[in-house]
Amino acid sequence: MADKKGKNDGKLHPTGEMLNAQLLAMLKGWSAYGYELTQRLEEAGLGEYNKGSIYRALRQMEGMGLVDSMWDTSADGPARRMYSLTQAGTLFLENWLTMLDMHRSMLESFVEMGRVMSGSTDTSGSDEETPSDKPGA
Amino acid sequence: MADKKGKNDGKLHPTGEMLNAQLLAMLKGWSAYGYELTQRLEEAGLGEYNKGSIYRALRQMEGMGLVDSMWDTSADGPARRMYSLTQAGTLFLENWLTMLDMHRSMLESFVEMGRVMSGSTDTSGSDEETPSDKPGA
DNA sequence: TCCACCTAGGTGCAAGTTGCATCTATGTAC
DNA sequence: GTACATAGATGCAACTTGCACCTAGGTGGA
Repeated sequence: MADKKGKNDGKLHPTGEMLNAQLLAMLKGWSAYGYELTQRLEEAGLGEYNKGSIYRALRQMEGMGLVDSMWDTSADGPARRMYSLTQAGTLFLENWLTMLDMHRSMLESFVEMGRVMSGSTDTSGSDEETPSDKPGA
Repeated sequence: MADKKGKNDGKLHPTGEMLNAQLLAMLKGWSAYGYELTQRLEEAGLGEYNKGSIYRALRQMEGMGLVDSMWDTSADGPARRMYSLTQAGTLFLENWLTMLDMHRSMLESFVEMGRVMSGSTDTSGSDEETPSDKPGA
């Protein structure tokens, strides 16, 4: 029984919201267009994102008000849809970073302490269950 | 214009792999069963995960070899499926933490770059037109 | 006895998301 | 006019998720 139909090949790939965060971060201070962002992600070693997802993420974030866009026809070649960060987008990014930190420290506290009793020390009389705990695996 | 067709209500919710990481972290050092994990997540302020997703995540991670399970009938009430971390699961957790760090520092470096170029005055005037085009690349 | 309720795990479905391939269109080089 | 690079977008199949609902063991009360 190794794997029946795991979605996962063992590789860790970032999730959709991570892509959103990356894109927003790349738009911090500059505007840029999708194709460019695609390439920069690849340069940054984040080639695991594919074009389709990136374009869709941008359009979706525009729908959410996190970025603005307008057509740029000033350059040669096909028109470019230039994106720029909105205030909502900036806020989103900040919240994302905060959330990442919380996630991380939560993981660390679980890992380090093994078990976390989040504030509420209400274990009281109902003892610890002490299921078949198996420390050390 | 909060959202027109956005999948998002403005709330940031963790993604599937974050749930996996949380579960693995909670299994570090002890075994536990799904119902228990559900409750502990809620206690830890992570009530955004739902029961169905948690049970499915556990089964899926079992398929991936990240956790082991066995039925525990020693307690009163319905049998419990006890999960414990495998070595692969431990490794996965470590990789996840590494990846989180990379993601975070990547975001910060992009944000930092943007701040440097835009002078950090966030005035966000209607015009102001986002500065330039290409950073280093 | 029957019923309500709690624990514990699980499933079906609709909706959403993603990767992949493919498509449009513009401009340049030959 | 053909090939190629840039630029953006979409159709489809596969997968994931939230929600509601279901099974099932056990306890306690009317």
